[in-house]
Amino acid sequence: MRTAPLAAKWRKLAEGRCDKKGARLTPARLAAYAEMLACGRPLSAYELIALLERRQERKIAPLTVYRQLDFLMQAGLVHRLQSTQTYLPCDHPDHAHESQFLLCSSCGHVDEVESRGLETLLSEIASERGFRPENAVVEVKGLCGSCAGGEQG
Amino acid sequence: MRTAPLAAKWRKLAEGRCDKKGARLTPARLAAYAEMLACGRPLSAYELIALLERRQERKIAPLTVYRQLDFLMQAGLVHRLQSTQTYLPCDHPDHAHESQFLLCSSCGHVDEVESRGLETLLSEIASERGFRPENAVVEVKGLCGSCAGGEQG
DNA sequence: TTGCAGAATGTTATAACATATCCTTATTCG
DNA sequence: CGAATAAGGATATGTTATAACATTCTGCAA
Repeated sequence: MRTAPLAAKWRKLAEGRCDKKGARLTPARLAAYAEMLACGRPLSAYELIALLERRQERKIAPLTVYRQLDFLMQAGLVHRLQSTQTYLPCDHPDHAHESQFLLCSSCGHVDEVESRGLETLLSEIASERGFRPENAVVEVKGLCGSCAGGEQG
Repeated sequence: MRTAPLAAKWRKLAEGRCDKKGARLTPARLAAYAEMLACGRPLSAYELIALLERRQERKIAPLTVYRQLDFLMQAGLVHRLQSTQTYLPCDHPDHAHESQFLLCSSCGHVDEVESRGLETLLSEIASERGFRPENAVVEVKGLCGSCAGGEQG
């Protein structure tokens, strides 16, 4: 299967993750992952379909790609941005984690951050209210350093 | 226009908010707001359409309701939950604010909270990275007190 | 090597969420 | 009143996601 170039680092990572869970990293799944990494920005599912179709020179149904995305998210290799309905490869995939995201509304760049402090605070806020958190969506929209650079706000 | 019952408190609030901005709180907009308050849980746009159609005994186009939702969000009377693509009336609408949400995955209840501490921490995290935040989506999924009650986790 | 079981993928259709365009109606204000 | 503008409606379409069911692939065991 025709696949976007994929650095050995990422391939190893993906294989490791899947092996550990007994999950099958098939060529199609790897192709989707490679395409997302090659792109370098968050993609909508349908953008990803278009890229894969172009590369593989055939039609791909939405459901196929949604299943691949689900698989990759389960494996911890991909995140979904709730506020933009897009998907992007995980930036710190060497360990399981919750992430928070800084989304630049100007250039579209996304910075994935991981703040234990924030997670702790969220837990505290939740438990004060008797709420038992399972997972947290934290997505901050704004201007990244480059785009804000030089301006006064 | 046939409208869901609307406590004077909420009507006053909505009128006050709109007057202050020179925005027009039309009957249709008020009807949408009243319906959301009467419902007591987050609604998808299409659920809201169905409720309004039932009450008003006529067809309402999606765009109509999306415009009303946009208006109500501008006015600070309604929030959108990004992780479920639903809308709910603001719970502390007496002042402008950012909110965070605790969404119960069992009963669907949503608790709107407002933590200055969290906002501060988010700002710090952002500025450490040269990021200038504009707004933040914080939505925690889990079990509310009632649903978690008695269980051990 | 054949047959089987289960996982993965493909096909077709449709549900759910959201916006575009263009036109009509209502409100405001001179 | 009448023009300007805001709001609402009709129709169509775009975008995101899932359902239902058939087919193919993989690993395994007789």
